[in-house]
Amino acid sequence: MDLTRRALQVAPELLGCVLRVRGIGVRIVEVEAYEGADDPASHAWQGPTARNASMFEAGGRIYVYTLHGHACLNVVCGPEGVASAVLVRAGEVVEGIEEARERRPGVRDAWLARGPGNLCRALGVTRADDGTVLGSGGIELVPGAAPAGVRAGVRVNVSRAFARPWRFWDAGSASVSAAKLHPAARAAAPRQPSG
DNA sequence: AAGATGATTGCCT
DNA sequence: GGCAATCATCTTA
Repeated sequence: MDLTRRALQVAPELLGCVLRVRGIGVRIVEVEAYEGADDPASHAWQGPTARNASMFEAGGRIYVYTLHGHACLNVVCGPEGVASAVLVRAGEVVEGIEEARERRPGVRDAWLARGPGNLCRALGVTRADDGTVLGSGGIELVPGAAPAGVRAGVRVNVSRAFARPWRFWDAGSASVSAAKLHPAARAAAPRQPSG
């Protein structure tokens, strides 16, 4: 897969692929695209900072940031110098499920990697993994068949640019996260159809 | 050095 | 559906 294309194009193709981190693999079932200067909802909207530097690298690395104490993982896209990334929001554990269960005690299997913060916790990904090149450091992306039913909708919990349907998910998966809207988005689209 | 913010989560009603 | 916990990062002084 060519990861130097823009995130919006890569995002739906990531569904069905397997993301493997140090022996634990998840089949990706939910993603969101984030671009750079043209995307007010993106971390890179206002230019490079110490945190988002990985978003400006060439496609093929990962960008890991922390929010509210949780780590979130993105697949960096686009050519070097252009900010573009796909947030991996949820997956189904297909490999190393015993270890994933230990990291997420009391959670049913389908929910082990449901939600971007939970997915990183199940995989053991932290901010220390930021900037890792896929295929190194025990982290790799394995191509897989696209799901039969791919749906698109607005991104979850973003406070700006909430009209863009840049979220993609496998309609047939029980591991897709809850799609909560930011209050500003709810005010603008009170009759937003659910997924 | 201190205050505001948020691509979240989980518990509450 | 509402909201509080929680903390790295960024802004302002």
